[in-house]
Amino acid sequence: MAVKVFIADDHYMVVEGIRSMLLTEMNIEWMGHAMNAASCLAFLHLQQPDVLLLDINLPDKSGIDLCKEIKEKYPDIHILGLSSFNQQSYIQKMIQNGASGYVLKNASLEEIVKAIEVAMRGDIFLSSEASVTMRENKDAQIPVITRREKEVLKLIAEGLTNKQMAEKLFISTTTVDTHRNNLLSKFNVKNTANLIRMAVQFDFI
Amino acid sequence: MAVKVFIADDHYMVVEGIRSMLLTEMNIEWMGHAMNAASCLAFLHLQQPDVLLLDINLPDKSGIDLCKEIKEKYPDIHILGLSSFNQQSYIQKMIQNGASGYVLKNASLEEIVKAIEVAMRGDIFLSSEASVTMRENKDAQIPVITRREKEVLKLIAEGLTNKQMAEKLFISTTTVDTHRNNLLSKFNVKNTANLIRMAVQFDFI
DNA sequence: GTGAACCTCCCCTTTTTCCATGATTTTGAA
DNA sequence: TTCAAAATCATGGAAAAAGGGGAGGTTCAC
Repeated sequence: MAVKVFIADDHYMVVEGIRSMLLTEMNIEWMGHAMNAASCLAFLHLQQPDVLLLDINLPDKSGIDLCKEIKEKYPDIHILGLSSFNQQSYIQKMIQNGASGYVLKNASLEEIVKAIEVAMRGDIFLSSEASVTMRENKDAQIPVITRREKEVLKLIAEGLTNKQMAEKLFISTTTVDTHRNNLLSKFNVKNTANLIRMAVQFDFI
Repeated sequence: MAVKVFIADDHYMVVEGIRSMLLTEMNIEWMGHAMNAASCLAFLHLQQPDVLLLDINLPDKSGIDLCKEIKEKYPDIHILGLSSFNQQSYIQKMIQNGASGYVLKNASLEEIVKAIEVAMRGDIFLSSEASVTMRENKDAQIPVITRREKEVLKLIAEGLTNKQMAEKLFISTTTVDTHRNNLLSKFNVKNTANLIRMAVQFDFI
């Protein structure tokens, strides 16, 4: 029985590349592709693949959120994250949301086939570079920040001062200052410059 | 006479995707691919394609710098930038460095073929989304910063204070302050947070 | 309903950044 | 060689952030 594979990625070349690579694999059945989250969901409503290759950067929805959504509706589908960004934050989030693994877009045919096999067995596959990233950065955890802190963080990135933020959020400047200091300690950084750089890296902005 | 095409991209899927797409085009001759700048240059030393599809994010060198280098050595090669980041800064830099155009990685077969044709005629091709980006952001120019300013910018992003930077660069803190203020005015921003965000966006960090 | 986490607020001090202005030396391209 | 840009340094003052401590009210899950 061939493994049914579907892919959701808005990069046509990536779709073509994977399709072209998987053509040679006899025990893999290519079901097609979707260029955005909406049409992916529409397809899944009609039929379900065994393995779904899911881009983390779809135009209409974050692949990370979509992953969670799909796993809730169709727990039997094995999802493999697909991305060119070798970033620990993404990897962790995808796995947390039920993905069976994570493949980088410079993966070879062997890696993809391996990932599909591993996912089908119910195990988790991380492409070599991705697993290196996870090991390297195991101490650089993604901070857990609150809703308010996230708001403040975004305003800081926009260049607002504590005073301006206070006016915008209808709170006192000292409160903003507290949130700000909490952000610094949660991100384990020394100043704003550092904070913003990390925030961008962790995709908070 | 078929157009000879070569590609430099470390994303195997992209390479496969484009190869697969161009297979159907009879007047295009696929010369092969390189996964990094070094092997790309080595190939060009032996033979030259008519059109070179060049990723802007090669592992060993920025495609933007590589573009300049290649155009100096082989002015007859038409270079098409290739990227998944629809960012004006990249587009402008590639064109400035002699590229004949810029294709996004979600381009269709038609777009790529068109880009190759336009490039062969000596004109410039921008994929539809890329040209929209250029028009939208025409007022958000990429600042031209000096070598020293770039150094300071990176150290700011790493969280160093003026004093620490001064020690590291063997200059006085007032000089660092001058560079810093120049950066702020060149980026047209009000504070560090803003600066870092823009710098990340413009790929200075 | 209890506790932990969150949000809110305040005070104080020190450090750092931001801003304006002006000047000398070095460097690199025309 | 010459001229502009870049890099260097300085003074002084205003504004903001960083760092520390303490504290009351709310919310939400167990």
